[in-house]
Amino acid sequence: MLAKRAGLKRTGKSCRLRWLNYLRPDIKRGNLTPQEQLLILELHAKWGNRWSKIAQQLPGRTDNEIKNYWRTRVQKQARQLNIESGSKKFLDAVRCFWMPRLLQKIDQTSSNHYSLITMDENPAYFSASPTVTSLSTSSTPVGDLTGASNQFKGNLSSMSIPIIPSPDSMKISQLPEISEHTTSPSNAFDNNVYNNSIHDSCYVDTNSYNMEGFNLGPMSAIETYDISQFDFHMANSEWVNGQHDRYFMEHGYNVTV
DNA sequence: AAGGAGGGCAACCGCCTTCAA
DNA sequence: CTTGAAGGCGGTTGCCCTCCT
Repeated sequence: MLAKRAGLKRTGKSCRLRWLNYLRPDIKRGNLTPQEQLLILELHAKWGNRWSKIAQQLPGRTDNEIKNYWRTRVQKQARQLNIESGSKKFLDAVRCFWMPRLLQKIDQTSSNHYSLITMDENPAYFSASPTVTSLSTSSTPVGDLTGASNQFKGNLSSMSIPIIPSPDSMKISQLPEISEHTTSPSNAFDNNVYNNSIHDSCYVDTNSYNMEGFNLGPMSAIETYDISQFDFHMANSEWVNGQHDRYFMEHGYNVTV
């Protein structure tokens, strides 16, 4: 009726879509925030391509927008790495690199200081493990990963999630460098090291956020891989701290301010 | 400055479901 | 119960803009 009466050269269905995806007053403009991106990654792991369902969890975002984000950003990165999206490698890349990266970005855009104590329940991509394994970016082993450390009582950057290759302990320096292959897709994920370690599983140590002597800088394990090619299109953050709290609380993190 | 390439995103397509007549 | 219109949703297309040469 609207299409007819307005004299639009559109079908009713087209009008409806135009309204839903663009004209609606509650539509949120601008790039997806790191928090939203993280949530999308997590929910996609849980629900797959259920864009409308995912969109329900992101107020002001449309299923179309989320779908476009996934196809143009996430899948693009997968292609550049010669990883089939949806494959186990792809999921590993998401949880081992992209999600921690996003967490770091969240930290950087957050004005509050947090200390992540434990994860009682892990986000969908993370598999919980009590395993504590050495991980190093240099020839210096990480060593003792237990005990409290003020190092992890700073801001969220200390929330670096120790991505731990398993089952065998190994130094991150043994892992293949991707940075040399930023222009041509890397097959680094296909080599034996990857297949034998990260590919199998990436553990998130649930007990290692307050570790004495854990001398890795935040995200250092991640930075060993040059993932600068992963463009997450960081937006001007509309992050408010209440949401920040809520997100981590809802996902099983204990957050103290 | 021009034009080609690639990316982002709104719009469209097609299939399935729902609902009212 | 049937049928057709409308809604819902995932996949795809094409336009427009930016960047690079």
